[in-house]
Amino acid sequence: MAKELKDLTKSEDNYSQWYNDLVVKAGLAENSAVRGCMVIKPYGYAIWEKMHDALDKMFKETGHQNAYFPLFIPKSFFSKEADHVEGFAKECAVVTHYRLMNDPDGNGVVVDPDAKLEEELIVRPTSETIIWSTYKNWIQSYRDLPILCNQWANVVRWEMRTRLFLRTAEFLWQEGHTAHATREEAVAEAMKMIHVYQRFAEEWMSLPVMVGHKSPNERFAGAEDTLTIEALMQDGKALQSGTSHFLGQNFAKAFDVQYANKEGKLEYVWATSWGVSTRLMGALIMAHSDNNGLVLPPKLAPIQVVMVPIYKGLEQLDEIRARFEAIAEALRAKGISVKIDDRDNVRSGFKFSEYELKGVPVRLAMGPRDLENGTVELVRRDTLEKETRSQEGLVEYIEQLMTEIQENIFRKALAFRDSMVTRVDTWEEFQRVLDEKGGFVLAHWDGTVETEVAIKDATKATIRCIPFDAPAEEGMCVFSGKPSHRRVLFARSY
RNA sequence: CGGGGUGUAGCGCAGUCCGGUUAGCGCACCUGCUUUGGGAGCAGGGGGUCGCUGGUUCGAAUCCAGUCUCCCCGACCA
Repeated sequence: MAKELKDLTKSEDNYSQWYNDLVVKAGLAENSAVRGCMVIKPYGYAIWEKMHDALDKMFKETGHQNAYFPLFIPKSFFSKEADHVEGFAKECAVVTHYRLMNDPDGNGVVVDPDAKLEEELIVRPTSETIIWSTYKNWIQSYRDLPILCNQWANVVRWEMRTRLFLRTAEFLWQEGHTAHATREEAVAEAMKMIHVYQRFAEEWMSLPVMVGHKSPNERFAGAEDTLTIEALMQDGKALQSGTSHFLGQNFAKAFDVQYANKEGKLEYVWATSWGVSTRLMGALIMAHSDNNGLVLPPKLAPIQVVMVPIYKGLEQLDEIRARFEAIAEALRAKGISVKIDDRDNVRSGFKFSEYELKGVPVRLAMGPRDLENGTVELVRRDTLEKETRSQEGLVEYIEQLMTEIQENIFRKALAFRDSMVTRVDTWEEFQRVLDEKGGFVLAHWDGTVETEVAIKDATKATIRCIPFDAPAEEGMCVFSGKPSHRRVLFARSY
C-alpha cells in the first residue's frame, strides 16, 4: 500500500490519475488485458452487489419482475428502428464467425474462414431491439399489459476511450423495459422510475442529484422523452447517473407490437426503458472520496465496522480478540457487518491507512490501555474524528452512528453541490463560471438544438437537464438573446 | 480514429542516447530474530525468455523495421 494518493490533489488537472489511482489502490477494480475492459475485484464487486440488491428490491416493490434476454442480437433487428440505429450503429462488437481452427502455418489458432455467419450477431449495446422482438410474441390483448420487466446484464459498447467504471467497453447494468396500453401509463412509468433512481442515489449513495428532462439533442436514440438524474463530482464536472426513457410507440411500430383493446381494435403499445450501470460506482467514488481514500456511505459499505487490535504478545491478542468478538456479535445481531483484522504480518498503523483507503465507515482500535480502562478508540471515516469511548453502550452508539454517517455524507455532498450551482445571465459570465468555478450553471436557453450545439462547441458544456422543478421565468437566452421561459442546467460532464 | 507517452520480477521504476561480465533498485513475497497506540527494523532467500515478430552484429533490454498493449489529451458515449 502506497502513500502517493495523499500527494495528489483534486483541485489540479490530475484528477483523472487521482481517480484511477484510488480505484486501483482501494482494490475496487483494474484494467484488464482486454482492450477497454475492466476487472472488478471482490471489494468493488461487494459494493456493486449492495447496489444491486437495494435496487432490485426497489424494482420489485414497484411491481417489476426480472427476466433475461440474449447477449447476441441479429444485425437485422437494428435495421428496424431507424432513429435507434443512428445512436448505436457505430461502436458495437460484431460476431462474424463461429469457429476457430489451428493455423495451417502452425502459429496457434486462427478464425476458420469457412465458419462465417450468414447474418452477423451484435453483442448487445442495450436490449431494446431484442426485447421488443420478443415482446411481440408476448402481447396480443390489453389483458397482457402492462409488461414490467427488468434485466440484470452486461452490455458492450466499443468506446474509443475508456475509464474505470465511468466508461468501459463492457459494463454491468440493469435495464428495465416496460410495455403499456396507454401513453399516460407509460409516461407515468418513466417518471416513477427516475424517482426510484433519485431515491436510491440520495438514500443509499448519499448522493444528491438533479432530476429533469434531457434536451432533445441529449435524448436517448429512439426516445420521445429522456429523464435523467445528474450528480456533481468533486472536480466540478457532472455525471449522468441514471436515465429513464419514454419511448412512445417507436419500438412497437418498428417491431409491429400491437394489442387488441377492449373494443377489439388493434393499437400499438407504449414503451419505457430505464437503466443504471456500474457507472454508479464511479459516481460514488468521485462524489465522496478524500485524500485518504474512499468514503463509503454505511448502507453500501461491504465492511461497516473494522476492529484493529493493538497488542504485545499472543496472550494480549487473545484477550483483545475476545472483547472484539463480543462486540462484533452484538453488532452483527443488529445487522452491522464487522471485520476483526488480527493479521500479525502488518502493524496497526498500516491497517488504519488501509481501511481509510477502503472507506470503511467506522474503525475501532483496542490496546493495552483500553483493556485497563474498559475503553475503545473509535474513528469515523467521514470526519476522521477520533474519540476514546467506554465499551459500555458502544453497540447502540455505533448503530446510530451508521445513520449519522450516512446522513452526514449526504449533507456534505449536498452543501458542495448547492455551492456549485450558479445562476448566470450573460454569455461572459457563463464562460467565466465554467472556466473558473465549474459545477452546474443555471441559464436561459432559447430551446433550439442549434444553440445547444453552439454552446457545446464553444465551452464543452452541455445541457444536463431541464429540471422538473425549474420555475417558469421569462428571460433571454444566454447565447442567442432570444426569449426563454425557464432556466436549464448546464455543465461540463463525464 | 488523430496527437503525445509507455512497455524490463506481483507492483513502481533505473539502465536504452553511446551495443560488451552473471540485467539492477525500491515495495511486495518467503525464513529467522527483535518489534507493535498511525504505513516497523535487521539478517538471509526466492522470483526475469527485458511486450511480440523479424532484421543488423562476433555479441542486442540497448540499433533498425513492423506489430500489439496500456496511459494521457481530443472526437464518441451511460
